[in-house]
Amino acid sequence: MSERPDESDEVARPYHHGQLREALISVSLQLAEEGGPEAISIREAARRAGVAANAAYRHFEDLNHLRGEVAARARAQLRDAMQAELDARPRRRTEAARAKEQLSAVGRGYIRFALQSPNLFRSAWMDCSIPDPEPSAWSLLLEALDGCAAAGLIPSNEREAASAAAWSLVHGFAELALRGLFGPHDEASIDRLGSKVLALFLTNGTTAGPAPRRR
Amino acid sequence: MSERPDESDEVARPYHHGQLREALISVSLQLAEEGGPEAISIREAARRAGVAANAAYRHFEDLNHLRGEVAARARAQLRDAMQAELDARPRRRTEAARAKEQLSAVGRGYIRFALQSPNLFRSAWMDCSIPDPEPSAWSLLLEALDGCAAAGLIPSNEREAASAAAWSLVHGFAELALRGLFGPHDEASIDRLGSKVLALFLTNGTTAGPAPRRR
DNA sequence: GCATAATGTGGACAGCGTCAACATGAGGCT
DNA sequence: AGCCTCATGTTGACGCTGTCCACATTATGC
Repeated sequence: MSERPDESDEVARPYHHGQLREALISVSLQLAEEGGPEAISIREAARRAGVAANAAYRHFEDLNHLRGEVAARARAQLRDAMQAELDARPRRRTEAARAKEQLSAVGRGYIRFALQSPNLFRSAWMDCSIPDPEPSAWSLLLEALDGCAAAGLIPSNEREAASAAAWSLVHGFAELALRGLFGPHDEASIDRLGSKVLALFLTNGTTAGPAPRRR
Repeated sequence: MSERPDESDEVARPYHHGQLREALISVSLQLAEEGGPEAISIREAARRAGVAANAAYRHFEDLNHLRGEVAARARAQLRDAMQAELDARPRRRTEAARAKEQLSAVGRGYIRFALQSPNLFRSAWMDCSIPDPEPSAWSLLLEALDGCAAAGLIPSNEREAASAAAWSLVHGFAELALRGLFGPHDEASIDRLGSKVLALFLTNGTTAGPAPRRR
């Protein structure tokens, strides 16, 4: 009873938030992390940003546009995960081995991000066409494929198909794995399966020669 | 004003619908076809079935269970599309060629269904674990892979990875193509790209020998 | 310093999923 | 037959959502 609203311990928030757009996006990103893409809600985001629901409409045309922005952020995180895997990859001696390692790292990053942050990964593919912050996630993939092409691992006339295939493979694997469609697997064995799938693509899909004899 | 409710041209619907569960599912399937998975709604389904919204709760625990049922139907249609492609495939002479053709037909069916019925395809993967009516969509894929393994196209110790890869590839391709992530392509050129991707997997991913020389 | 645009607030509306209470009628038991 | 019971359908309500409108407040350009 001693405190009047204006001098309570709450910092007196100014009428104008100042960073509302950013705040809404980052709070919505949290919502997505916690509950998946459907958990993003204008009202809840505004609530968490400490602002009336309708304030959001000064910054986003509607819910879908907010979602689109969140999706772009999620894709940026995906790219970062891929880049991290790239940075951590072992260095190879031959150009061909380097190219393979690069492609493999990109794929690993993609799959691991999906498995470690399923909600973010699913959020990354919501519609609403907002351009990715460069470098985009799959510019990394395209670079890796360029490397393979340069190393002669992919016939250049197959480049489009090969990149579509590579991307499809990792994306499909990620989707199916996180829906549990590969059966009851613990995290580690899914990761192993992912590596096997990648290896299969890398040894067979990118070499024209006979498969290396195993063991 | 001449017609009292009971004798209007409407057939006097009995109080009990009799087939409500079925009706709700098939109406919801229509909703999914028209507007995608999110368009499924208990209230709208009940409305179209000519029944009060809450009647649905006598047949489905909640919205997700209805969605799950719809997803199962959608997957059944996916399977039918794959089977149709299987039935229409050209017959080959050698076992190996037959196995390849089988796998290819399965993949074609998968991808074509996704492209021709995007809303249904997306609806097929809603959560809620309701078992597929047999034969399930990917039992067809597994059969095809068994064929390849039997023909010696896949080392048997790679079978799990190979099936995961095959499924991932077609699924990922379908998803990405559907979202337009392969760039601005008309339907025909996407179909061509899909065939190329499949061919790439079939020639490189399932044969240990050198790639066949082209033309 | 003031007009004006940008930004935030409050109230309202319709639609949604879901719950509880009640109505109807089909089927089994005597 | 008649009754009882239970499955099924209805009505009304609640709280949530996205979104529109009118209004309040503050920052900005002249």
